Amino acid sequence: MTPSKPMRADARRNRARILAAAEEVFAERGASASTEEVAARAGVAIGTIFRHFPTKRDLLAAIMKDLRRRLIDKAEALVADGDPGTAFFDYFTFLVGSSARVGAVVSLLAEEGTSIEPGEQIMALDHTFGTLLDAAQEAGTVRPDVHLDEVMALLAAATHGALATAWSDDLRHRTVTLLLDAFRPR
Amino acid sequence: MTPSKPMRADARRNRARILAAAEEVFAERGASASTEEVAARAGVAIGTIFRHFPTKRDLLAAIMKDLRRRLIDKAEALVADGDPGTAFFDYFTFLVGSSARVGAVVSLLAEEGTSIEPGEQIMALDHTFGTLLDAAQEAGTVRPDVHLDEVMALLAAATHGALATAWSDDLRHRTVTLLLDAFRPR
Amino acid sequence: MTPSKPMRADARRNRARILAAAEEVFAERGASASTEEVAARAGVAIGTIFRHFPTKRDLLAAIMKDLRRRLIDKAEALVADGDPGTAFFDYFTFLVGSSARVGAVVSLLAEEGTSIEPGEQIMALDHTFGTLLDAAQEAGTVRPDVHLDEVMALLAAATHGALATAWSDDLRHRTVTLLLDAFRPR
Amino acid sequence: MTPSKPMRADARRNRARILAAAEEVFAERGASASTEEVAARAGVAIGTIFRHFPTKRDLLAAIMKDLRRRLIDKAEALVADGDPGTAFFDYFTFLVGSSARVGAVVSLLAEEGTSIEPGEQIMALDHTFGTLLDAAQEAGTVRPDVHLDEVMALLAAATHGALATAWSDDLRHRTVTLLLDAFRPR
DNA sequence: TATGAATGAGCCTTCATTCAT
DNA sequence: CATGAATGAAGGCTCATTCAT
Repeated sequence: MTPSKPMRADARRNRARILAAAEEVFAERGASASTEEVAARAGVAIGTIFRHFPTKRDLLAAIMKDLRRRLIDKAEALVADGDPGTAFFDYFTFLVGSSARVGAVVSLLAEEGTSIEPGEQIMALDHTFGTLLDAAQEAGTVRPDVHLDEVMALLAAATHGALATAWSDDLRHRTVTLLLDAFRPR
Repeated sequence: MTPSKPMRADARRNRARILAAAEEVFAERGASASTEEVAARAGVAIGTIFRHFPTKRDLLAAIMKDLRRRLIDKAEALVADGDPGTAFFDYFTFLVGSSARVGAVVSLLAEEGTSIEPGEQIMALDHTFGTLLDAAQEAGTVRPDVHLDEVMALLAAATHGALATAWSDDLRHRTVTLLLDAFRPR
Repeated sequence: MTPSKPMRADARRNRARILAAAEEVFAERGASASTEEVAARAGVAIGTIFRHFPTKRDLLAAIMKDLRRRLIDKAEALVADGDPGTAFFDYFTFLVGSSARVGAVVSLLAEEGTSIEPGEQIMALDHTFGTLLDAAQEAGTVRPDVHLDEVMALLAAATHGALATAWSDDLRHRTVTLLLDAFRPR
Repeated sequence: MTPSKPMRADARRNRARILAAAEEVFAERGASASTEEVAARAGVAIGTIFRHFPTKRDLLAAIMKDLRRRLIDKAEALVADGDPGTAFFDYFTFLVGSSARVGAVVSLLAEEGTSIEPGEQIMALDHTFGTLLDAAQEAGTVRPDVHLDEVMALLAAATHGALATAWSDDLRHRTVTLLLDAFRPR
């Protein structure tokens, strides 16, 4: 199951450029942006995109995978060197702040009957988040009766909300702060 | 300011059928569903849709207006005969429960550079919600430091979230209950 | 073969209004103007137009017939009380000046494979014009070797040209004056 | 200012086929002929036409440009090796003879509020024609009081007329001969 | 492999014409 | 007869996807 060929250097470079361009374009223009525009931004021909990603959906999925990777990396960093009592809150806040990127991609996939569950990329953070939640509950900064699925649900909500209604930095800060109070012990 | 001509009975009937069909179709398939599909579901020819709504956008906007009307009616009912201390919470819960409808429409309009602000139909509830919030704060069931814009932001968030990630009834109930705790005095 | 019914007064009135509106609309907007617009201008419903003229082509044809009638009337007036030596020139000049109306209608019919020969309405003036030409040649103001078909051809040409290229009054005057020199004895 | 990429052989071939097909189709059916029909005649898919000419208008404009080029080439040939005294008359005659092509295209563009002036492609011949006119007036074969704008106006007229009313070869010959007399010194 | 031209299904919209009111 | 809503066949154009170069 190892890849048959190690992929030529220029091919790998193209793949990366396409992914970067696609993330930008879709974040700016929404999922309905044309593949041609992605090609232009990436500086490759359209055929090259379809060689790497046989379908537009595949391209979208790849973006999400990429994004997820980065978000999880960030979480791991927080787990590694943060205070267990606040890492949970910090990560939640960080994610909502990243929503411009996250959300755009999410909503793309939400369009049309997509098999990739909208929000999946966030859901895949479950495990990561579970760790942070456990630690925070242990530290007593989060109510013990809060379940992970509720946390994820509120995360998805805040993420979508922030994107769709374009919260200002100030509003986002106040709203998330308020929302996080729901998790705090009373 | 009353319309000069009262609209023929069959026309009014068709308009309603189209609106209903469109709400369904767009909720199921997203805003990119074709007008043709709406026509099929409504049992009319495509031309009939364009006679009533000259543009796809117009159709979408009409759905939103309709929806808003219904949501506001509900709020007014709550205001009229509900307990001021709980009406706020009830309405919030009710709205999130309606999100399948609400959210679908919202996200449609969010696509493409639409002049109808995404979430606008919810935002238009501001006034209605402001009344409920004031009453609840007066009654002491909502923290006095909560602002209306934060409430609306969280409403939009929960609405979008519930839609995009297809919360189960149970999850929605638990999540909203938790979220509403953020509003309660500590 | 007399019409079975004498047509109600209001029906006749409507027919006239439609004809007038159609002439205006088509002159302004070209033949591709919609029947609906004609209806609006005439202040009737679209069904009424199709009752009087079962086809758009029929409406167009009716306009032409109307126009032809008026143009011929004018010629007859010139024949009756004009100088035989100049009536020919006057009429030619008059017709080109009317081209905004004439031409618009002509070009409508020219579009699509129309069975009504483009220019037909002008061609129908043949007889009328023949009379004027004969008189002028008799009077010695027009070369004897000029044939009627050439006159009609140049008339159609000037008419179309004036319309299609929107000659200014000044240019039209100079051009027609020059053109008419072709007819004069050398 | 040379195009950065020389255009692939097959693309150039298709472009030419489309142009040829379009000229035919529009000449036969008028400007309202469908792009699909052009595609069929050219033996390409509809998308190919829109790749080369993003808009129907663009296609029309391209035809005109093409045509103009050919007409001007012809003029230059006449200027180069013709008698200055007759080149003017020859060219005028030639153009009217080409009117089936010329005129069809002209009238297409005349439809709808087009920014490409109807007759523009002929008007663009101004300069070319100006040279011929000057030479002829110098040679004494054309009246000195004739202005270029009048010449162009009559050219447009004859062109349109010949097209719209389908002059026979004989009629065209006699009519143009007669018309050209208007330019001759008396 | 990359390129970019070609394909063609599908979308929104218009409009002549029909028909229930 | 008049009205105006409904119909549905086109038409222009877009864009994911394929394939010759």
